[in-house]
Order: sequence, then structure tokens, then C-alpha cells
Amino acid sequence: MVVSSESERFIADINTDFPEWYQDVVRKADLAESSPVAGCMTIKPYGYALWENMVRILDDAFKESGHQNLYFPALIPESYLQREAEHVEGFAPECAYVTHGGGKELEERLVFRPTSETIIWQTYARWIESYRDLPLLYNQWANVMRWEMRPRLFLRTREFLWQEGHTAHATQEDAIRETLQMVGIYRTFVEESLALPVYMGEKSAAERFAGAVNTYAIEAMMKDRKAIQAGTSHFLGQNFAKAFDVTFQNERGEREYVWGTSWGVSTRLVGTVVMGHGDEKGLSLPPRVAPIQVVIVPIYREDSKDRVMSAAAQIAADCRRDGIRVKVDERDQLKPGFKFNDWEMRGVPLRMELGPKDLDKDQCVVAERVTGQKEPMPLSGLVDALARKLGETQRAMYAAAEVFRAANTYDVDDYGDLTTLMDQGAFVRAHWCEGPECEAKIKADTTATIRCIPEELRGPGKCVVCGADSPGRVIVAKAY
RNA sequence: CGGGGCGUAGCGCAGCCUGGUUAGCGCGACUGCUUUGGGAGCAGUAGGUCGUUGGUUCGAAUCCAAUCGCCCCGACCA
Repeated sequence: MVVSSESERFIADINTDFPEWYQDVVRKADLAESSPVAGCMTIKPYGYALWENMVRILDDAFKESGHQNLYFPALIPESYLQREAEHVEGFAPECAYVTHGGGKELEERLVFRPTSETIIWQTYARWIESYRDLPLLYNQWANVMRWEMRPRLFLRTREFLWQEGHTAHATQEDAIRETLQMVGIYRTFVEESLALPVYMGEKSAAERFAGAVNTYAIEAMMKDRKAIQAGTSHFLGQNFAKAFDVTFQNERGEREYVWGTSWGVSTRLVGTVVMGHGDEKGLSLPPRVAPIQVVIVPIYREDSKDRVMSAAAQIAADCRRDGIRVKVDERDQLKPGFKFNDWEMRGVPLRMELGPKDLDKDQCVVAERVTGQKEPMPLSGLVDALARKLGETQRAMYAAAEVFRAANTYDVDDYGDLTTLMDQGAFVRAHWCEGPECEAKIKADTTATIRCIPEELRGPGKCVVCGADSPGRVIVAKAY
């Protein structure tokens, strides 16, 4: 416990003060800071590099599945937003407006997009005429604005970065297939690249996207045992097609409304990684998205400096050639011990210590961020060994997150047990009759919500609230 | 928007209750020397409209009012 009391000088204790810990890590790991405008954030280079790595992997997956990127403007005429009744009701309270331009008040106010369905469907109406134009599989990377009342860096900011896919299809089946495909891509990304297991399933009616027929989501467990929605995919039915009159002629020459989907993930994924893997030492990043995968800390005296530094530079060059993201910590005024702690706090998966004693033995010492284990490694074949170790770390982090989630997930059939567990923080798998009253009661009693309805938990039982027949268990948890 | 807490150097804080020289301390920054395998030492230097506005007073970081912002808990949310 000496270690944790030492650490308290730098970041708050993750076990006793999680929100403070989160703030400390985001700021001291140099991910982001708050801005002069309340609720907005400045994403710093280290945090942005993390986001860029996520973007690259996702963007590749979108393109491999046949999607193209495009870009719609940030400003939307207010009247567009009002075309779809449920949609406007859902978003109106959190819209920000542009009212003046060129020194004059505008004739029609412009909404800074809270999401782009309206302007996109307005446009799709002109782009789609025939079944030959379908499907339309488009995505955009953009910023959006929602005037949230309680902002937190990355988790809930008024402006954030995201991607929003908007597709149009000739048939309901195609649109549903697309909706499920995309939430599946998100699941693969979060599990394989962010090393966090998720529950994937449909949202309850109360949690559904405003304007959607069905919403699917992936939910991950954070270190405080709360849930975070890491990605969503919506089957829009023909709601927006009807609101914006988007029709096509089918092969028989008949007019039909198109079927739509939309899906997105945001910079909230950065907060998800922070809270999903962080520990008492700070940030801990999965190798696949870590901006720096290996940091080399050179150790030397004046007489051995040149020798160590040139060896470090050589190793770094070899790593880069094989696609490993490596950095040599050349800061001359800091002691190695400080650097060890600094890079651990910033979540770098592997640290290499390289000093004269190592060079004498043609080796280096490599420490793992997750386990704290140190081991000597020979310089010959080093790059392959590092690549292997990065892969092991990626898998170990997923396994650890899975163990943590399993230890905090309970099948519950008694309502009293459910409320007790929600006070402690946990995922509860409980039967639910699908009645909105029972869902509302859980929320009123515990502030927890039904996060999603996973397919793999389907099966008959009795509702944990009212005892009526239930078609399956759902995930109940407090959420971000 | 309701409840609670807080705004003093880049960061963290003391000073305020009980008004009074030149507003302090730690960390960080800068310079020099010595150091460097788990958070270095010494010496020196720089850095402040005390959140903002107004009021009380001979005199305000300190008392009063308003206002802005931040954090936590609730309602809302990617």
C-alpha cells in the first residue's frame, strides 16, 4: 500500500474517488482539457492520436463493408429538424442555434447539427429515384453539438467528434441486415481493438433513438461497475423517408418509400478506454490503439550516454520499420525512475529500459504496463519479440476486463437483490416482462436503466418486478 | 434547473473568521553545477488585475451585493 499512498500525490484513488480519478487521468495523461466555453474540450495531441487510431480502424471496417465517406454541412435550417415528430421532440431541448450572420438577424434560424438525419434525408430525396440508386451506403466523420447540462470530458461534452452512417435501402430486410451488421462491426472493434467485452442487444422503447423503429447498442462495463453505451445502430424503418418524401421506383415501376438506418460512435470511446482499463497508476492503453506502444527509457552516465542513445535510436528505427509505434524518451533532465512512473500514468503498454549493463549483455529490460512484470530480452530478434508481447498484452487486457465484468455481473430474480446490487454498482441480468411500468419502476427506485436486451439471454422466466411472464433476461445497470 | 462545495502564480494550496507594511508555501518552469537501473540535490531567477463588477471603509484577497465559471450529487443524455 506504500505504492498507492505515493500515487495519491499525483492522481486520486480509483477505488474511493472514481470521478476525481477520471478527471486526473484525462488531464495528467495529457488527453484533453476543458475550454473557455463551458462544456467544450480541447483534445490534446496524445488524446487525439488515440482517437485517430480508433478512426483509422473503424474507417477501414466501414469501407471494407462497402461504405463511402462524404460530408454534410454543420448548419441545418430549423424547419428541417421539425419534419419528423419524434425526432424533433427528442433533440429540440439540446439544440444550439445560429441566429445572426453578416451583421444581420437571419430569416430562418440555423441549428448546429445535433445529428444529421434531417439534412441528409432531405438530400437523399433528390439523390434517390430508382431501385438502381440503392442501397446508398454513406458515412461522415464530423463534429456535432448537443447542449448538455452536465458535461464531462469525452463522456458528455457539448461539442464532440463522431462518425454517423446513414444508409437507404430498397427493402426492410436489407435495412435490418445493415443495422445489425454495423452494431456487429462496433462490437468487433470494441472487443478486439479496445479490448473490452460488451453486451450487444436491442434497446427498450424508452431508451430508443428519437425517430428510430429499433435501436441496437453495445454496452461495456467501466471500472466503477457502471455501464457505458459505446456504439449505437438504428433501424429507422420508413420514418425519415416518409417525413422527407424519399421514394424510389421498384422494378415493376411502382413508387415505394425507402428504408433507412443510421449508426454512430463518438469520442466517448476515448473515455470508455480510460474508464474501462485504467487503474491506480492511471491510464492503461490496449496496444492496438495506443499512440505509443513501446517507450524506450535510456539509462546512462555521461561516459555511456552516446553509446546508449545510439543503441536506442537503432532499436527504435527497427521497430518503426515493422510498424511498431515507438518513442525514445530523450528528456535529459529527468531521472529514469520519474520516466517509469510518467509513462505508466500515460498508459504505454510496454516500457523498455536500456542501459550500459544491458548493452554489455546484448539485452534490454522490458516491463509490461498491465502486470508490472519486468524481464530481460535479448537484442537479437527483439522486434519480433516485442510484437509478440504487444499481442499478448492486447489479449491479456481483454481477458482481465472479462474477468472483472464477470465478477460484477449477477443473474437476479429477486427485486430486493436488484436494488441492493444497483447501490453497490454491478451489471444485473434480470427477467423483464417488457412492460414500460416495470422499466420505469426500476429507474425510479435505483436510477439504473435497462441497458440492452441481448439475444443470448432470451428464454422464458418471470419478470423481476411484477412476476409476469418474461421472454428473457435484460442487462440492468447504472449508466454514463 | 434543485442540493452541496470551490474560484489567490502553470498546477495544488495557506491567508479571509477578527480589514492595516512589499500577498505567502509546495510542486512545476528557467539558469548553473553535481546527478541518472523506480518519482534527484544545492544555489539562484522569473512568474499575481487575489474569477468579474459594484458597494462599505482613510484603507479590501479579507466585509456586503450581484454576476460568471468549475467540481460533486440529482433530473436529461453518445
